[in-house]
Amino acid sequence: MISSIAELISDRIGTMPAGERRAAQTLIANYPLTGLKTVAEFSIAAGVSSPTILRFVARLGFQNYPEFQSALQDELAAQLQSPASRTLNPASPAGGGAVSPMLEATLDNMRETFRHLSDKQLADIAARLAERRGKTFLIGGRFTDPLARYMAAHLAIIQPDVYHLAGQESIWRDRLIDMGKRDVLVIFDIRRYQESLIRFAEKAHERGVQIVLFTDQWLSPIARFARHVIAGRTAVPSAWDSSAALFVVAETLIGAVTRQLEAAGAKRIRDLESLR
Amino acid sequence: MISSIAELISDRIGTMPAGERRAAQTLIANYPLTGLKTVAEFSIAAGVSSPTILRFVARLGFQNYPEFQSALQDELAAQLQSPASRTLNPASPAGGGAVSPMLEATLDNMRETFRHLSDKQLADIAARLAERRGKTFLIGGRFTDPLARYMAAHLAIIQPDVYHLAGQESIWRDRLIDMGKRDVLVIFDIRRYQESLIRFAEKAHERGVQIVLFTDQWLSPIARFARHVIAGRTAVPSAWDSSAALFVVAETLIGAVTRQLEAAGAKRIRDLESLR
DNA sequence: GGAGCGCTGTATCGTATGTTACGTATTTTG
DNA sequence: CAAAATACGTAACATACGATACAGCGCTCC
Repeated sequence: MISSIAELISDRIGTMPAGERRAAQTLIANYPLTGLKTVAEFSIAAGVSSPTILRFVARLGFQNYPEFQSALQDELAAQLQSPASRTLNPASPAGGGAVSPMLEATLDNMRETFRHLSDKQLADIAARLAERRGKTFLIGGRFTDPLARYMAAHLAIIQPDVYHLAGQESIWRDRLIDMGKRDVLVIFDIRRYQESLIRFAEKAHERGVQIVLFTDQWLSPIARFARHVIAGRTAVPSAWDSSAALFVVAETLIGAVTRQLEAAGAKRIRDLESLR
Repeated sequence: MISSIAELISDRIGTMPAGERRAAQTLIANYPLTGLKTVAEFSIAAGVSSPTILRFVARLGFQNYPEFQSALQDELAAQLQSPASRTLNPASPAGGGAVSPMLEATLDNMRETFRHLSDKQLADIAARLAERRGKTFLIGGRFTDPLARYMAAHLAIIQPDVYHLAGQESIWRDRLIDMGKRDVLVIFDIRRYQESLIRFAEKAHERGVQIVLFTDQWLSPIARFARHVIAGRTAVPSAWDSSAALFVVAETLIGAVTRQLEAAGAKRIRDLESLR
């Protein structure tokens, strides 16, 4: 059974020609507001012509555009009057779709991850990353290296001397000679923990490098060498572990570091502002 | 300070004549829907004439009726996009650090992103990625390329011919000659949209490549060329946009593709199982 | 490679919509 | 109580909005 227009669209979007599909996508993207505007505005937003919009609503079963708008308004009225019913994706059939459980598990993971993570802990790590005594290196494992890249991409903008260690093991192993007590090494490592990373962490630790470890709740062996450990929940109903919680922690940290540097009035940040 | 139109009305309703006051009351009664209808409908609902409605909106300071409606729509857009403001969470320590708001916003972003995303849509994309007629290419922008890498790292394990396009523009631009109708190109692009990516997407589209686009709610121009568009929420209380919602969608897709291939009994998957 | 079909945009048309002018009703004030 | 001012609705108007016809184009299927 189809109750909302959004469902109706996603049900038939497959059978639509390209132009009408663009219309459908733009409408879904910020539903239902685009549909409440005029045909001309809708068509511009979707990058198609007016008749295409009209054919689109016709395909949905509406006699004319006003009727379509009325339906959207009625839906919106029902939604606004009972904000409690703003459940996520009522389209999902309780049994079939495996999306909701996945999302629910991910959200739970994040809440749980942050429940075990104090503000002070994050602030400390942020402070460590923000104080520019030495260099910052980032590295990750097979699946988590993208997280290291993501964090590096941001940090490298707001401060100098941020390096992502990429490529072959032999390459970043040689970078060890650049590292010392004043430096910070951010490592992402979840199961299955990688031998090469562990060895690398140990060597870095011996050189006095401060290690910040992102790992899962079972803690990578690297935790032995780490100054700070962030343990994220990774279990989801999937064949793969989820790094989403660690990703959010990383984003939070990026934000915290940025804020601390702003507060410190770093020149680089002010320069950055002017570029925005 | 007056922020919403509803406030504006209740502020001036005292100085209004009887007819306009009735208009104000009917609008407030089921705000803001009555204001989105036509003048005639509004007037009937309020039991007054059309000119009275127009005088009413004029008294609120609007030049004409469409301007008034635009203002209402903007307000509604802001309201729909940040359901966070609605759920005041007494559990979170109000005084504490800047962590909770960031997390709350991220969780909201995810819920909102998936609310606009049907199971069917995800299943369609997963099916497209799972059917092994052609090759799969992944690429991202400055900050989102790590997401492309993350997805590529997983997909490359469960199926052959998965390539992440990295490095200089000239390098992946030349890969276009390998792409054709049977291939899929997954692009991550959020504001500020990168010219190079747009050009690349256009070229790929011209070659008949099926494009799956991960973007933000304002839709990258690439949406024009995309077969499938995933619009994630990115707004968080930080100097940076958040890609966390897109990350979770990516993980969900990875899971869905894996499941489909398992269901299809792909040999590669069985081989993979034995390696675990 | 050619014929047919379907999709899309341009241009045009009729109409519903917002707007305005004006006359009547109602209230206010001296 | 009278006169003026204000408020309100009816009716006519112009704009812009949605609808439609038609032609060009690309795509698919013989």
